[in-house]
Amino acid sequence: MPELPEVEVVRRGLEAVASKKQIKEVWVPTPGVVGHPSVEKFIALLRQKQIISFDRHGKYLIVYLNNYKLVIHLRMTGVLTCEDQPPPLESRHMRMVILLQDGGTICFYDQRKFGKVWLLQTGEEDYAGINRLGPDWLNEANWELFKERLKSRKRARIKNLLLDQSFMAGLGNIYTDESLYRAGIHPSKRAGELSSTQLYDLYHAIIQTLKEGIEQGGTSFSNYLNTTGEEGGYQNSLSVYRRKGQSCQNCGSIIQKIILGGRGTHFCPNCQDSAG
DNA sequence: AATACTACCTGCGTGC
DNA sequence: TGCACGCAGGTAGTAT
Repeated sequence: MPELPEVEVVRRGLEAVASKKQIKEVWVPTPGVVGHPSVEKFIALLRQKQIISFDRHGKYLIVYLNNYKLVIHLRMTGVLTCEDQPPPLESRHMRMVILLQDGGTICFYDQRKFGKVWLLQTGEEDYAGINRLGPDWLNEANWELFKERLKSRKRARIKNLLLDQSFMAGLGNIYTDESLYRAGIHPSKRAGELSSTQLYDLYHAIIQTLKEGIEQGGTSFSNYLNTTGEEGGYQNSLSVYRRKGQSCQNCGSIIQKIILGGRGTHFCPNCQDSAG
C-alpha cells in the first residue's frame, strides 16, 4: 500500500526519467480513473503539455505543468512505471498511459480502481482534496508543529490520529504501526494520555521510520512496485506489521493484532505500554 | 468541531 | 474440484 515512502520513491523515479519531457498523447482505458475534469478535456488539455517537475504532499503525487498540475493518488494498489515502449492496450489493470515525445511512457496500473488522477488549472478549485491535508511528515513537519497540532486532538486514539491525513500527511497503516512500536507506545492510547517525552520519542520514531522506508525502496507486500517495476525492501525490516503470532525481536513476546480505526493494528504487548 | 465507523473495489487465502 | 466468504486499506461521506 503506497504510503509516504513509496510515493517518494516513485516521485524520484519519475523525476529521473520524465522531468522536462513533453507529453505527446494520453490513453485513458478506464474513464473512472479521472476525477476532474471530464475524460475528454483531461486528454485534450494534457496533450502537448511540458512536464516541469514532480512534487509530493503526503501520499499525493503532483506533476507540475505550465499553468496546470496533474495530481495522482495511488490509493492502495496503484503502480506508476516508466516504460520505454507503450504497453499493449489490453494490459491488465492499465488505467492511464502518458506517452512522451521521446518515445517513453508513464503508465498507471491499478488493480482495485481506487486510484485517481485530477488535472487542475492554477487557481482552480481543489477537486483533488490536497488542501485538506495537514503538513507533510517529511517536508513540513517539525517537533513544535506536531506538539501544537496535538493540542486540539487529545481525545483521539493515537493510531487513529496518525492515520488522519488532515492532522499530518503521509502515514498509512504500515508505517504507523512500525512508528508506534519504535516509540514504545500502545496504539490504543489517547493522544492526551501521552507524556511530553513519549510524544517527542514518537515524533522522532516517525521521521526515522519514514526515512528508513525510503532508503530501502519502500515496502512491497502484494502490489507496490517502483517506477522500474522492482519491489521495495522494507517488508524485510518490519518489526510488527503483519507479524501477528511471531515473537518480538526485542523481548520475545508474541506480537498481537487488534482492530483500530477499522484497520488491522499490530503491536508488542510488552514493549508498547498498555492502553489507559 | 472532533471522533469513529462504513462503503468503495478486486484478488487471494481459507474452509467446507 | 468448486465456491462462498473474509480480509487487505486510503479516503470520502455520514453519524454521533
